[in-house]
Amino acid sequence: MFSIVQAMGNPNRDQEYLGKLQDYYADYRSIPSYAVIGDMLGMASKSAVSALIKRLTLAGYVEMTPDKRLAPTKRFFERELADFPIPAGMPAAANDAMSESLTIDEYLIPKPSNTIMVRVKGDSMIDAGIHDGDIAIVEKRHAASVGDIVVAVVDNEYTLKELGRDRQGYMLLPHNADYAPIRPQEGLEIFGIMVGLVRKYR
Amino acid sequence: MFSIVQAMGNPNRDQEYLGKLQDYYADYRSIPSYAVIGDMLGMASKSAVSALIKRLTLAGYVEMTPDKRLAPTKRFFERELADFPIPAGMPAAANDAMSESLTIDEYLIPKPSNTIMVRVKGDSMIDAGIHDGDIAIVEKRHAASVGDIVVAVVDNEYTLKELGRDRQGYMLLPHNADYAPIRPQEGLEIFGIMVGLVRKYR
DNA sequence: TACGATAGAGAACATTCGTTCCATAAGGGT
DNA sequence: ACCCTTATGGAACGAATGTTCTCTATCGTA
Repeated sequence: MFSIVQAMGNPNRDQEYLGKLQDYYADYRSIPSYAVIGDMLGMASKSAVSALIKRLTLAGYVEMTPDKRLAPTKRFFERELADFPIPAGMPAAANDAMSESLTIDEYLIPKPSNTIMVRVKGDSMIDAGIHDGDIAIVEKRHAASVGDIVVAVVDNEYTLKELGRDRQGYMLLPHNADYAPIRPQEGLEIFGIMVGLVRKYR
Repeated sequence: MFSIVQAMGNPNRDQEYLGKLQDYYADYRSIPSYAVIGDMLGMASKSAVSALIKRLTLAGYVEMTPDKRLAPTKRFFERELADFPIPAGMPAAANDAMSESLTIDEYLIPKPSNTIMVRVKGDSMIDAGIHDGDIAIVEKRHAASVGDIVVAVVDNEYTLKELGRDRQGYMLLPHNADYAPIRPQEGLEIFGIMVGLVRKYR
């Protein structure tokens, strides 16, 4: 077998180097020259950097563009997803058994072309863990099932609610005791269904 | 006055050039050399490219990294963000939500090498809108402030709680009436602080 | 402890980089 | 039609790039 980890000579060291490269790229959206990389990583020679880049290329973290410029690959942006409890050793150990790699975008947005993000306003869904200021990932479509959290058009306004139904027909259910269910007068237009949530702290 | 548009000599032309650069960057996550850019845009001389880059820099679409490497700015990605087909009435909210970021990863993870994702177990934080199965974005560090939601080590186990404090010292506050605050016996080890949350429906 | 593999230092090298200067073509505005 | 600004072509140049080679230090393993 030939795993990613094995492709990198000294996993720990290279993982650390990769981390610094990722941080730099996060700041500047560009990969610096070998000289600068060496400087950044504490290497005194470009040949060491050259070797490192070869290893990272083999491992699939970076690649050459058709113009022979160094560029990050998809894997460059992936993160480890660990389950509780976190193993004692920690620093993002590449343990395939209990962790998988993915980017958040990939995880939440399977169909980019008809997915939009909407900032949530108000507390009407707070009991569903959807807070004011959160970002809802919404997949646009006109059909929804009972129980889905949907973005619907009511009275020319967009609202985020759970789609409910009883003998009298469809309705929109807030998740907050202070709000009452909404029974649309003249039909209910579904704009899309909520497929994900993103919240940022601080 | 001095507007962005005025900063670009021939707006239409430069806009077209910018578009091609954006397309290239979308493909390879890297900006090619002046020679290649010229080739790509149908320019025969690098001096023309040099001038173009000066204009784009002035207009705020690209910039030089501290290492004098060309890199896209936030504004460089404007098009893709503005492209969201936002229906009338669906306020700029969608834009404003992440206006400064191209991807959710970028939005939530400023320090990739320091950040891990952990799947939340249990509902001890459910009143803070953190549910079982959600993914917590955790920035690793040992210092935290009261009020932060932290991943702490208690009895050799990792927990996610709010960091609290009273006269008797620090403690960990669940957000669920069924759970009691935790007062660590022998010191409190902070593993990291929660900086983001990601949830996927269905 | 000795061995083998490998990361890294250091220097030399051809290539490519982006800048700069000047000349020319193309528009836009009066 | 004129001028004046500006985009582009073309060539020359010094600086910086990444590769390659040899040599040394380090670390894991037998």
